[in-house]
Amino acid sequence: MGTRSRTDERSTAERILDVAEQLVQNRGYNAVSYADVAAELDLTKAALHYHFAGKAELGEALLNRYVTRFAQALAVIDAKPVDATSKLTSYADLYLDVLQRQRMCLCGMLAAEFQTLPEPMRTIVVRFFKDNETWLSRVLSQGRTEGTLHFTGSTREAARFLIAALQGAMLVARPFEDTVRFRKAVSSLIAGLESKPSAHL
Amino acid sequence: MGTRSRTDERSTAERILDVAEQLVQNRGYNAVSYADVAAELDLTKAALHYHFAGKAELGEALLNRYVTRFAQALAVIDAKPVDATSKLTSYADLYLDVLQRQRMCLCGMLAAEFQTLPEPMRTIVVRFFKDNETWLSRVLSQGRTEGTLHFTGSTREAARFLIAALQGAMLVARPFEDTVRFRKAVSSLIAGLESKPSAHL
DNA sequence: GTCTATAGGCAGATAGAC
DNA sequence: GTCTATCTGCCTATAGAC
Repeated sequence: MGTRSRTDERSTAERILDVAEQLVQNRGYNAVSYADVAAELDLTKAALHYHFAGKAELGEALLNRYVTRFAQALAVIDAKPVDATSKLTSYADLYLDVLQRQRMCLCGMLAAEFQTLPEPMRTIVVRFFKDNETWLSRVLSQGRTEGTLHFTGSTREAARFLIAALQGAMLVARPFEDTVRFRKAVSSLIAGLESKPSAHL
Repeated sequence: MGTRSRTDERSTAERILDVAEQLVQNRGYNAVSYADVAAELDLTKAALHYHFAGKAELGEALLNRYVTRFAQALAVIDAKPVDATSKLTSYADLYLDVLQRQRMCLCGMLAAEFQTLPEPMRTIVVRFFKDNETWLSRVLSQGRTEGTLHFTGSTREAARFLIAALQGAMLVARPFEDTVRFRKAVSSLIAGLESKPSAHL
């Protein structure tokens, strides 16, 4: 545990973020201490304070990196000229990857703990959701134009619904240690967007 | 703060549970201390230990009461001879009530913190979701029989999807302090069950 | 049933040597 | 950059008086 391999050339700051990220996504921000992170890296708490002044700064750095990476992943999806449905599937796969590594979405986790977060962290969590909303809105709009996706209401409303459903599916899947639950929820979600809604009367 | 009113005849144990419940649903289990609860009731930490041996026992008592109350609320819904759609609406209203009191569903919150919970609490959280699944499955089954609800896949799968979507909608609504988001998510959910799915080709 | 007092531990954080 | 040592404060928990 924590023994640095010869080929591990990431900076200490990066390795601290890696460990902290894993721990926070798994246990929550309030259940992770400097001691936990330091132990996993065979460092002392003081060494952590050298790289990140305090827990709030560590949390902020953690969030910024996560949000940036997520945005990059979305850019990769955008780069492929595919239909809206396969973009949505790729999007859901991002969440599935997180879940399969025994983690909750960092921002989903922090949304639960939101009331206890320092203001700078709150701002970033909110921005994450807004950015996801915006990206999904564009994909949904594309789908409507293509005629591949069908939904009532605004694209933004549908985007919000997608985010909520995915976050909730992750949240509930974890206590059951059941990624199948999550996959089925994704299938239901996408199926619901592919079929034309028709009034029942 | 904490001054007991003349007409407040709940037992101290109940009042402790009330305060602890509010705090945990708002901040999370790991962010609530005996001191927080005691302060709000003008009691000492030692007095709390008299009623609940430790934090794990308090958490367990909290959960048991919550699960029992939720089951009672579902029984009330079942008592009315109404169609499945209005049962679902009443079900969603239970969550809306929680959200409007600045809270997350207790078990949704604890699902996020699941990895840090003592085993007895974990068991109850899982049971909560299973019980909800079972109850919703029956309502969905009723709706299918009535011809008022339409969905593909098993009732259990649809029930799981509903729970995930509602929990996720609460989770995300809170950072935005926006109950409208939640209401719209509920509308989308129920609308999706009322319309007949039809292939788009 | 509630209190004071206190134990023992871990939290986040800092000073200063190397 | 990392260490040892230490600080202060809060945590859960207990003993024993009232």
